[in-house]
Amino acid sequence: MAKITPRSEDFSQWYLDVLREADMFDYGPVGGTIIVKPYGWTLYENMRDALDKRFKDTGHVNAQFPMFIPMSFLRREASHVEGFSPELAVVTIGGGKELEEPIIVRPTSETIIGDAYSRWIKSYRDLPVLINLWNSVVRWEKRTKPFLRTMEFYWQEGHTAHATHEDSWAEVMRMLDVYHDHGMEDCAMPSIRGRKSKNERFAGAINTTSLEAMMGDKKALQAATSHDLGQNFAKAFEIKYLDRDNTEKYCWTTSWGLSWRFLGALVMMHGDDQGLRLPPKVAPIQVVVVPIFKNDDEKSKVIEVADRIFATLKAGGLRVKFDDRDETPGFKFNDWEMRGVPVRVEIGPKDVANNSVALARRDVPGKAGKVFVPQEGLLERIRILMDDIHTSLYQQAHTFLTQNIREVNTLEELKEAVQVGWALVPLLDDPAVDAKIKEELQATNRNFPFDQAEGEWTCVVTGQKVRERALVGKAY
RNA sequence: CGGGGAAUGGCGCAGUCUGGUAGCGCGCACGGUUUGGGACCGUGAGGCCCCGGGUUCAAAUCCCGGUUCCCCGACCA
Repeated sequence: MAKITPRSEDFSQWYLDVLREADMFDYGPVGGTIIVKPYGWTLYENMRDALDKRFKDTGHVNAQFPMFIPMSFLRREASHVEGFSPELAVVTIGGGKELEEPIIVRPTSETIIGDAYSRWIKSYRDLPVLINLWNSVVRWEKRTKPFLRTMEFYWQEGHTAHATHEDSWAEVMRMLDVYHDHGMEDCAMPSIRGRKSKNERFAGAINTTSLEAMMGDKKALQAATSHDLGQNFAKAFEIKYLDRDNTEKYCWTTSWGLSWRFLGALVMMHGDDQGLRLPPKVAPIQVVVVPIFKNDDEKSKVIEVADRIFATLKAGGLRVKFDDRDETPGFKFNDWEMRGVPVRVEIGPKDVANNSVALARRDVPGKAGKVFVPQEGLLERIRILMDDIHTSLYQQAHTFLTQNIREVNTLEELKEAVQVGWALVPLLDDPAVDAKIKEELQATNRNFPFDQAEGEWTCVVTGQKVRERALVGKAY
């Protein structure tokens, strides 16, 4: 293990250092590819499971569509599709040799879903259709960054069809709230819900909503999106149903997604100069037990007690790790702090004598987060402590977010504000305005927050009267 | 695709200008001393110096050609 670049010194380098030194990822053999290692994957699984549980609560059903399709299938099944040409297919090799049969990357999910829904939906009784996919997607990216922008990424995407626009819009907002809750309750991540400007909308959507999160360098990250597709996709794919009044109507559809970029956001939001700080609910390891001893005599006594405590915590359902590596205690402390483990239990000769343990919390920097407590009732104490760590991480991030948003009313103020954080500024929802902001400030219109004071303001670019303000900041 | 850099043990680099047979830090292996906040000493393993060609007694170094990667600008979860 090497020392990591301090976050305060070089945020970008810190991010890469942490991911690598915390054993979360490594670069693959081919440019742009990344390998997610067990520690990183387990973190992703924990985040994924926490979110998936919420989809169960909302009544969504998981399904699966293949990402790759053999060429012969495509020729046979899709030759009737207008505009299809085998020459457009992506030919690839695999396993170090040429495949017996070329494979193509399937088109974007909306087209697959659209086709399926058009065949599945016949009646108002079939609605709503609520489907979620956990899959990977491949995109053409010129520059990649682990988890934030990769050629293949893992995500979930939801696709729903409804009878009325009222229903579909409610779904868009419901799922944005699910993401927001997932951020707050599972990942201790505050974010701002809002409506994207016309310019930033998903292609084909009549409205796009997003969660915008603030990273440790005060740059914005679009953490999740939820789209109101109106009837655009329904009309393109003939998704129609017969209503109660015996007339045929187009459905109203939505789509929404959250990728493993959320993991990158988690890292960049909570981490500090020492490395990761993981929220207890999703941390791969919640508690690490570190025995401390000088000689064999001390070792046998310490290990016995440490083992018993480890067993108790494990039996209590905690994700706990016993660190019996042949390293110095100082090395281990720093190692686990770098890997973001929320709680550390240290047991040494003094503790054996005093019937105590040293309990250290990761959300408080350095030795200040360490206290000596009795061994009795440790499990319950740690449970309470983990809740407290979750709240503390959320509060720290929330304070950071709110303190770095300035309310401004002129273009000059806006220019200054985006140098030091985000700005809440009166802006007309017009692509030309977005373009001007981007060109002059190297910052972008993140969204129009839903939760904002009502009033009437003057757009700082056009001078027109507007009824809402936009969040503007530099973004990833 | 436009602009700027870099390819040298596993990682980070020096050496290149001024050719002389490859070095440092970290990591790794072994031994000892250590161990309540990233230990220290000793010994050792590990290198077609990106590829191909040329100049030369001699090329990591000079010349020609090629390849790859990284950073900054347009899209995106």
